[in-house]
Amino acid sequence: MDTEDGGAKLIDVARLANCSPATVSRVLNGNPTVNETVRERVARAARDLGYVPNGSARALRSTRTRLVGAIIPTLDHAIYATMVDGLQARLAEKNVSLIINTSTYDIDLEYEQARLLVERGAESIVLVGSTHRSETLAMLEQKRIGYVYTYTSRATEAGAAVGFDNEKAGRTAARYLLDLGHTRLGMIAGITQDNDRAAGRRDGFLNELERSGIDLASVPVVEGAYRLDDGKTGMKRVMEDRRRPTAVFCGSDILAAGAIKYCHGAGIAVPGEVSIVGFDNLEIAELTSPELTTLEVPARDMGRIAADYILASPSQRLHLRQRELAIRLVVRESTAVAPR
Amino acid sequence: MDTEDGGAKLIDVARLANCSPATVSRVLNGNPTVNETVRERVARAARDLGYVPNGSARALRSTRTRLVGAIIPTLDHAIYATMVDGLQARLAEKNVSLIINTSTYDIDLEYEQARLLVERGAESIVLVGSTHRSETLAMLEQKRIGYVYTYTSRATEAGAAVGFDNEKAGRTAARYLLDLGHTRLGMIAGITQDNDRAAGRRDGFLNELERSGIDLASVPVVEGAYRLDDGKTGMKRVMEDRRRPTAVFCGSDILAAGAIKYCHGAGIAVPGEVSIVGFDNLEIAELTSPELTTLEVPARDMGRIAADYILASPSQRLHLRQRELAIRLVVRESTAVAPR
DNA sequence: CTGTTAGCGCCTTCAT
DNA sequence: ATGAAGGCGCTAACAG
Repeated sequence: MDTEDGGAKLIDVARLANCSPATVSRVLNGNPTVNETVRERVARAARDLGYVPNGSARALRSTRTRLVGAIIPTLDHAIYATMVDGLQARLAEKNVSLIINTSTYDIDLEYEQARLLVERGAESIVLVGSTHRSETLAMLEQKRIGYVYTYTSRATEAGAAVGFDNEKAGRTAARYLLDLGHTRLGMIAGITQDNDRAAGRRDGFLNELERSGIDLASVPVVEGAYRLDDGKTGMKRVMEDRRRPTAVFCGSDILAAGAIKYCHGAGIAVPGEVSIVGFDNLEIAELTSPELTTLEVPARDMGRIAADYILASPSQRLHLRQRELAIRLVVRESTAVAPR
Repeated sequence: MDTEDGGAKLIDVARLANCSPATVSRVLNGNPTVNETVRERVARAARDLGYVPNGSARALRSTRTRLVGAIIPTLDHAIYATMVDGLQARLAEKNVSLIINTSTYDIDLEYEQARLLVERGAESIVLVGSTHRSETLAMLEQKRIGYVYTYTSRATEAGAAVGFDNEKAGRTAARYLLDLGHTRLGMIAGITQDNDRAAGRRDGFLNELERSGIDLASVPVVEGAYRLDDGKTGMKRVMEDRRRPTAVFCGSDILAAGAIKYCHGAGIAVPGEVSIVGFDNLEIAELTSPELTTLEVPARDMGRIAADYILASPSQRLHLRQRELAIRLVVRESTAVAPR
């Protein structure tokens, strides 16, 4: 008969265990003030009934959802997937679930998704970068929902940030190439529109060049989406500049890999004729020929540390509000001293 | 004064719009039986108050959560990340949220996570492969939660499947290499423990060889995790076999990329001395030198189609229960006819 | 240590 | 076309 649709509920467990619903609730929530024998009876009853708590009811009553949201540009880029992997793993250890949304780099879509996450009861939200619609932040702040920026170290008044300084990273790349004696440089940046990270890297790179007395008007800079093809066509354009550069900084390893591929096809020696520096240190950096010199981004760590922030108590959070992680230059084979 | 903690609720909207909560609810849910002017008044009031519905209350009352869960081995492998990307994108179009959990290829952990998802009210669950604990499936079936297998085409009685036939894929790889005249073959498979996909590919490969009269005792088969390093060491072991193969099938592009790298280091020509076939057709397949011949897996499509199944009505679902997608051999440069 | 009571915020009959 | 009332399943006081 009573096959039931959803299954047993708390009160059924209480009946079977011969106690009050309150006691069952206490056992379920690990409240230690319950007699050992009762606790066991309840646990047994719950098991026998295949009882699974109703999270919605629980959330409604307790105003704790144990739900966290993340809005990232895409999962199709290893740099974000890895970050999310770290985030999820750490949250899961504490029985916190992660809802993921992809914004495809669109901050309007991001707003819609943030709204949905708020509606779902997300207690914290992980965002990428520091460029967001003001409505998004206003909503989160109004609802008292904590948020964490990643891939940037610039926190806001209300939010936290765990990441790195993209501007500094760009300068590091420039410094490295300058020190190799390069004076004709170029860059294939990511799309900088609404993307503070791509813009930061580019600006840092150019600023450092300028500080070294290089005329920026002579530095070809193109933008491309993070795809192999855009790396190829980007490199083509950069290399066709009337002052062909001897060193090119790419806003991501994918772009750099595409750039190298273009050089292969065009018969341009890397690093003989042109040095190439990537960004991210993905697995692919070891697959190109020559292997790629690149800047390593601590993707997984960012996810983990963002999780730590989220899981921390309000008082602990203060210490964790702004975490700048180190960027490391990984020198491989795609860079060399300037020719001649 | 009343800064409120969470913010306005439905009844506040009702008061401001001068109508009953029931009417507000109707407007929110797109019930068409509401007068146009009232509808607008309500919408306006909601906007002015920054009202966001409480999903938990809604779910509790309506028993519809619009939440879907996915349990995948890891997001650190593009093949899964891309699938999830497709899944999420499609679900989001219909305002369905996706909770992601990673099982690290551990079916016990997978069970725990499935439990958590059930608790959260997931209405459907996406799983990878067809190897799962019976308790996991029993729980889902008991709770009447639909589930979809991916990366396999073998559906169960109660669940659906969208994917491909791994055994057939393995046979395809074997057939291709045999047709090139290879008679000494080897394989670097993924870890087959609790992994029907890795096992299926291996079995299909070996079965086809055996059918062609090849003595399986002479076919070196090693297993490795999906990492570059395991590809390298795997290839080393395979190539040190007393009957060094002239063709090696790898259970993933990552393994194949590692295998190629090993060959570079060991001075073994690819495909001159040994042909290498990968699996997945990731972006990296175009980055190796030589570029990788591989089998293309429709990762994004699987995600999208799984979403379509989930979003479909029960009656539509019948038609979608079992979807076998095609696997395509992508021939590049890492394979050639058998030497001599 | 355990039970009783009273909602959390919303949707859904049932009236009107 | 709209309103009134009840309760979804659980937990947080408060008693006892």
